[in-house]
Amino acid sequence: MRRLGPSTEGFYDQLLKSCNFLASLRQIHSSLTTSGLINQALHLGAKIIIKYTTYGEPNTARSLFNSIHNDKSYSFLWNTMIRAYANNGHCVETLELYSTMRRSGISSNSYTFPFVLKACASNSLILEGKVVHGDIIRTGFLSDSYVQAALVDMYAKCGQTDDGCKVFDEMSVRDLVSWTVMITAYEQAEKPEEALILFQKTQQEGLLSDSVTIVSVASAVGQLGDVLKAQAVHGYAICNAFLEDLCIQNSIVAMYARCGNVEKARLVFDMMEKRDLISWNSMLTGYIQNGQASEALLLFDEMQNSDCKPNPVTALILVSACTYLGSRQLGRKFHGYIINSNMKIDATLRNAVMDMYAKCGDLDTAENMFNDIHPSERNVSSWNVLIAGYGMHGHGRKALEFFSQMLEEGVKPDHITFTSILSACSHAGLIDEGRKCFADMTKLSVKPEVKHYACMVDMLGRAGCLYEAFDMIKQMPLPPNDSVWGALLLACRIHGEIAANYLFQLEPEHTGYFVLMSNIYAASNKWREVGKLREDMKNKGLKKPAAFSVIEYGKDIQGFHTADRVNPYWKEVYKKVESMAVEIKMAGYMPDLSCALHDVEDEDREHMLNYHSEKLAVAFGIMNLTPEAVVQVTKNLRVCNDCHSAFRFISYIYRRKIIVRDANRFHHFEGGTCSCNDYW
DNA sequence: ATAGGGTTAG
Repeated sequence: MRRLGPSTEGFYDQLLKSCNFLASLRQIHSSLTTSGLINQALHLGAKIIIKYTTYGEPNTARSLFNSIHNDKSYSFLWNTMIRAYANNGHCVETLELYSTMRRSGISSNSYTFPFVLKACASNSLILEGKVVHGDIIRTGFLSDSYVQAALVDMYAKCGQTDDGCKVFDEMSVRDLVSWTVMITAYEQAEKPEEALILFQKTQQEGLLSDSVTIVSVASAVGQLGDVLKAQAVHGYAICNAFLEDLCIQNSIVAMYARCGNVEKARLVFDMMEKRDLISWNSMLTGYIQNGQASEALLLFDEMQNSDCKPNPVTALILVSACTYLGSRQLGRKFHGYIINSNMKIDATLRNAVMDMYAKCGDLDTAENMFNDIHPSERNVSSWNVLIAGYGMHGHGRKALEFFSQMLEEGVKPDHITFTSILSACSHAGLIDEGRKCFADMTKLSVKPEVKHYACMVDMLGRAGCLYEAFDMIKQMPLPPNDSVWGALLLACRIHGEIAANYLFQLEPEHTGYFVLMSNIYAASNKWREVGKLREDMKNKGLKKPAAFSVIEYGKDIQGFHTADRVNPYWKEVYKKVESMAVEIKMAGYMPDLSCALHDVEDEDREHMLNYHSEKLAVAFGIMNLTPEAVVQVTKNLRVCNDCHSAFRFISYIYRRKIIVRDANRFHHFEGGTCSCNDYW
């Protein structure tokens, strides 16, 4: 075999560097093999292994590896193969190769561990990760900063932030990457304050951040929702000339949007010279998070004309928006779009479309879609969608049927399944069945969480089993939180005041409970208490989240907020609500003044009731839809008692089917009654 | 001797 000079190696090096296709890679590979160079210059072989793997040919890479790693004590090639696997998501193979490496007596080094840990991190393999941690200690590589950072990252990605923090604290020297790993860890663990404190420390230590750090920090600020901090991050990026970086621009767009400042997000978005999928998807999400669905739709049109084509994530964002808005018509349009575009529809997207149909009131289509999925392809979420969908409509029996069918088919229910089935039982008043499901949880090895107790309390409370509900709270093995007390408060107004005291200790900032509590006081005419609560709210700077209701009309959507004077049809709609109020009063409707939280005379308070967003939307529907059409409205908050009662009368007098989806469930009004039987 | 860690939309 002829020994080739270094100039030949350099030539191949160049060749590999500029090689962009699988075909040319194969050519280089075969030419190196025939010349025998591949056995002499292993770094060339290593580069080919990496390239094959990134081109989706891990098996070719592996056979090349198998044919050239003849020197048993040589860890370089092993590390290369492990790196190739780990960086391309072949987590099982990474760990398999690592264990072969150990069994063959090849010693690992500081280049081995970061990749093995990465494989553990990306699949949340905490047990394997801990074994590797042990190996690291035994082989004496714990002092290496790359290994340390990878360890912190592994623990964090496996959800064990505390263990990661322990490793971090014990590090003697921390470089920028270790700090960033820890900042990201806190951000991912939804502890944005901690993340920002760490970032402050990097600044105090005089460390210069790079773009990765900024992206993490921006994302932490987004979680925090603090516009001022967002501006500071934006400013920092400008001052340090980071704003050229596409990732940073994207993260700033998302950050502003999550802080509620979509206008600023759009400004940054518009100023970008290049946009990738993440840019468009971030902006779309931003509009939807801020309730600006129509802007999102305009942007989607623009996106289709851009050089960046929508991907499944885009579709997921749009479909979820329709779910949120309750717009079946738009949802159907996007579903059609998804089918016609050639995008890959994975289980997540398909389930999201099913969920859209179920939550927009078209259970038949949801169920048909479900039936079209091959039984082996149905995952827990597919079942959860149907169970939750039927539950929201008050069809508890049907939800239970799906639940038992799911068990028969051997699909293991998860915590969401039980939340859905328990709330289905609650809405349908199926207490015995609900108790049984709750008991089954432990048998099916799903540990009851606080939210499941909240469902139980809600169910028992509604059904009038107040003491059992209260006992349930007292006997919980977990500390009851605001939602548990809130469930008791919502369901049984009689025990409201007891629950309220606990509630305000636990969740002093939660606006919803203030509102609920003032309703309870108002219902028993305790106006002094109502006033005091409202004073409290004002002092704490709390505002009730703005109510809005949405109805489809023609090819468009009409949205109304409380006492709306922005909607173009408001004047006609006001007239209609007022005349309807007169008519249903003659039929026996009594305005429920406790639903109006205003310090005004009764007559005005009654007047105010007319302008609740859901009443405006329903009136709009009755005015504009054909008489036989169902008036379907989606409200972002819980439907109020007064509107609920009014809709019963309206459905009777005007002979209309009215469907209202509120934050909790569907209400089908027909002939003077509601499918929720007046408890919801 | 060759080689390496952290980030953004859902």
